[in-house]
Amino acid sequence: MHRHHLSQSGELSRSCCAEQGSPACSKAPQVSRVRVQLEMQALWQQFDQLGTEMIVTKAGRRMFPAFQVRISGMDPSAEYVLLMDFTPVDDKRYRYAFHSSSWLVAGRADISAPGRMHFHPDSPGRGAQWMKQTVSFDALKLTNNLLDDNGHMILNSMQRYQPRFHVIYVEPAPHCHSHAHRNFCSFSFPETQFIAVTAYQNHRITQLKIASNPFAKGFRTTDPQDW
Amino acid sequence: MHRHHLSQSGELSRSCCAEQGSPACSKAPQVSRVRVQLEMQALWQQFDQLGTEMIVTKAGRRMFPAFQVRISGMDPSAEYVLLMDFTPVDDKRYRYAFHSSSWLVAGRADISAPGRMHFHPDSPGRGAQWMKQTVSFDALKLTNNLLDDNGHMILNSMQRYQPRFHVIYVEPAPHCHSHAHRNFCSFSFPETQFIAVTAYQNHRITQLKIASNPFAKGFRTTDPQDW
DNA sequence: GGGTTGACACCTAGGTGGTAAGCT
DNA sequence: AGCTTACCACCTAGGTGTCAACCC
Repeated sequence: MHRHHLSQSGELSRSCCAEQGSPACSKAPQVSRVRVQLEMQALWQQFDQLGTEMIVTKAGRRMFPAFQVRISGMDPSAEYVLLMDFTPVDDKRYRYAFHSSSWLVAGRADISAPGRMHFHPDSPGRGAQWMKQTVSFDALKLTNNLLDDNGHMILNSMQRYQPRFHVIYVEPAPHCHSHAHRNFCSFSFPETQFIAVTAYQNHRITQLKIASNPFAKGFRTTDPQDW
Repeated sequence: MHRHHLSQSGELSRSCCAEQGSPACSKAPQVSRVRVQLEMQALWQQFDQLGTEMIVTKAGRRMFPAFQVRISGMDPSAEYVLLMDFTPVDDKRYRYAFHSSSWLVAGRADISAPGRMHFHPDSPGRGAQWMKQTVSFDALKLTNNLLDDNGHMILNSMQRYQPRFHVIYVEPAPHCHSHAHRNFCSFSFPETQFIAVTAYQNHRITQLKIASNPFAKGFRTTDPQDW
C-alpha cells in the first residue's frame, strides 16, 4: 500500500556489476565476483509493504530490522573494508495522513550535509572472515541530531532513505595513481528503503515492530505466531 | 599474607627490554620503545596481598579485575597484534587450608596442553589506535573445560598462573627469512598472578570481589566506601 | 573431605514503544 | 496541528556469588 519506490528484487543474490547493467565491468577481480544476499528478507518485505519507518532520536536509535547480509565471492585472503551509508531517495519531505493512512508529499526536504559513512567495526578484514558468517550492522544508530558527536548516521526526519552497502578491496601495496573506482562495489536493496521518523506514524508498522523485535516484547498482547 | 611470588613491581611503566636485563636489546624499533602500564594497579595489588583467586567454569568466566593496560611508545602508523596467554607459575597443585587461612602445596599439577593464545579482538590495529585509549581484555574468559570449543583460556583449577601480555609488530612486507623474535615483546605483571579455582577459597577474596565488582552488587551488605 | 557443577536471585547495561509535555 | 523530546516501565542479554547437590 502506498509504496513510492521501485518494485522489490526477486533475486536471492546480487552482484554490483549486474546492477550497473554492464555485462563486462571494469572492476578488480577481488570485487567483481562479490555477491551479497540480504538477511531477513521476508521480514524486510513485510515492513516494506506497509512502508517502513525507522525511529531517529537525539541519542541515536538502532534500525529494526538490522541491516544484515551474507557475502560470497570474495577473495578469501584479500582484505576488505565494509561500510554503509544512506542516500535520500528524493528531495521531498513527507507527512502521514492518518485519516487515509497514507504518506503525502509535504514539500521540499531540508538541505542536509553529505551523509556519513558507517564502517563495519570488524573492518578491515579478510574475505574468508567476512564470508564465514552473516555480516551484521546491528550496532549502527540513526540520529536526527545534526551536531551528533557519536558517529551515528544523521538523517532528516520525514525524509525517505535508501540504505547502501559498500565493499572496498584494500590493495596490499596501493598505487600512487590509484584506480580506486575499480576496487569497490555497492549494493542497494529496495526493500530496505524507509522513512525516518521521530515517532511512528503508521500504527501497523508499530504493531509489526512490536511483534518482531525481541526488545519490544513488553508491548505484545497476542502471540507472535498470530502475525 | 602467604604470597609465594616475587615482590611487586613499583614501576609505573614497564618495557620489555628492561625485563630481559639487556641494556641494548636486539628488538625492532617498533617494539623496543613500547611501554605498558597496568590499569587498576591498586586494585590488583589489593587482591594480590590476599592471594588472588579467579573462578574457572565450564562455560567460561571473566577475570575480575579485568586485565587492562595503557600503552605508549608504539609507532603510531605501524600495525600491531596484541594478545595474552597464561603460564603456570610452577608445576604444583595447591590446596586451601581453611583453619589456617593459607594455601598449601598439595602435590604435582596435572599435565596440561600448551596454553592457548587470546588475541585482542581489535587486532591487528595501528599503534595510534592502541595508544589512544586503555586496551581491555575484559571479554577474555577462563575455563576448566579441556575440550572447550569457544576459544576460552583453559586452566587447571588449584594451579597458579601468571598472565602475560604480548605485543607483536606486523611487518608490512614480511621477509621470507623472518626475524620474528625481533618483532614482539612481552610483559608480565607479578601483581596479576592468581590461583584458578572453581569456588572461592579465601573468604576475604570473596568479599573484595563483591565490594569491587559492579556485577556482584547484589551481594553487598555494606557501602563500598567502607573498603 | 575436597572439589565441581548447575540452578538461581540479583545485579549491570542497554534496546523497546508509550506517554505526556514541549516546541514551532 | 504537526512534530519532537524526555522520561518511563518493561524487556533482552549476560555477568555476579550463593547454595545445594553431586562426584571421587
